[in-house]
Amino acid sequence: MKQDSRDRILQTATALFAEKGYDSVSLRDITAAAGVNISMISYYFGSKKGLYDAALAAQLSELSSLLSMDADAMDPRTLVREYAERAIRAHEKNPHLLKYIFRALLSPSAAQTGLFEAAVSRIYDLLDHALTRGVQEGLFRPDLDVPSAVLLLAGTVNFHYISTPVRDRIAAEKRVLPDERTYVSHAVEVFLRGIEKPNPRDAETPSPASADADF
Amino acid sequence: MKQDSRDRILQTATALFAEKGYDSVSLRDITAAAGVNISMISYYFGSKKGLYDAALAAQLSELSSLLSMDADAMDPRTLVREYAERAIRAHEKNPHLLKYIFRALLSPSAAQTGLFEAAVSRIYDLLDHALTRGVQEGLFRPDLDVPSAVLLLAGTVNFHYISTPVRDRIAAEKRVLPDERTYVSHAVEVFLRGIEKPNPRDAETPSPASADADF
DNA sequence: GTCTATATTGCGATAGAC
DNA sequence: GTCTATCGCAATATAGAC
Repeated sequence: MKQDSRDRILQTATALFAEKGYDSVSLRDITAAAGVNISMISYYFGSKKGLYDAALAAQLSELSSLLSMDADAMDPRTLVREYAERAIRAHEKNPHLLKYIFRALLSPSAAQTGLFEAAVSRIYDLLDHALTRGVQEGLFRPDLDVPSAVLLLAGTVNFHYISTPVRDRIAAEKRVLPDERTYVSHAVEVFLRGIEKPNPRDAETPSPASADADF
Repeated sequence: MKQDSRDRILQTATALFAEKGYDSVSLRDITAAAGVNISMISYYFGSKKGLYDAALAAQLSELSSLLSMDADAMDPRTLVREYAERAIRAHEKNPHLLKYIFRALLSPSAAQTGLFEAAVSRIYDLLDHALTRGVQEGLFRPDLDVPSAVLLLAGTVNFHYISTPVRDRIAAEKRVLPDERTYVSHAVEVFLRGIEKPNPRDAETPSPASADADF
């Protein structure tokens, strides 16, 4: 088996930390599930914290794929759709990623937030820049509040994934729930339609929705 | 001080559990911060789990105010705005509520999810019913996917709060961020505008956003 | 590389004095 | 109601045999 123990530990630990959180997982839990001896963690990763850092770093590297877009070369609406598509793929490729993100959001004092914040900050800049340019180009409402809209878009795309465990449990009594791609494509189009510049011909008959909008 | 110790314990524990999670808080942490003796937890709450259950139950009771709406008596758009307004008030009144909700979402195996799921389920029904009726009454797009839209609305309203800790930390380098009410009112109007029935006069000039929408 | 055995610490819980 | 003292246990970590 050579050093395939290291991979078994890292893979098992990544799943368990995502599922239960750092303090709710013991080294005995991990090594029992991975089928290796507990002293192998010290041997390969130094400590529990060292193991967690290795798992987190691997997760954060998955975020990079979201960032490698040339924002200035694309139509802002295309960039929004592309961001959503890449978020879907990132979550599909690694189902644990979002749990690490939300655990970092919930307990900001926890380990290794520096790397995490840098990645989040870059995504924020990317979307902020795209929406600002969309307003300047007359694609989006001139009174759009860009920081609010960036936040709305990020929440829109990611909330679905975080809510799946509970939704799956209450789904039995409800009608059938949408799958990931149905939801995200739907959500992005609602978002784009909601922020687009109103048709001039509608000027004399304002829509009910904008009656008390103040932005 | 009589039994004011009980209140001090409960209040301190509620904040610490929200901030760090159940397993990351020790009874010694709580009693040290509350300034009471550790044996008082056993005396008043029986066990750590008993203390957590007491804190969680108090949080969940805050959710009830979200539910006491007569959905059938209101315009669906009004209900959506009212839901958002009540969510804001619930979060303002108790800044720990959403952390308990998201911790339950992240670790569904954790304690006391039955009560939690019942509350979530009722909110889902409320919104699902309102949006369905809005479609039937011709207010919203006839091809609206209601389950997706319910999820989108819930994510829209709540994501803002969960992201505040990280946003506050990276806000220094960015432009100023929107406050709660600015964001939520903005987000709800984008949502309503995004799902409303298109003006018939736009039929021959479809909006760019709906070009590849398939719902 | 892997395992056993053990050192050390901090945990939840409670008996019993006051 | 409150405190001291302590029990039993599970946690992380590692020394050392193989």
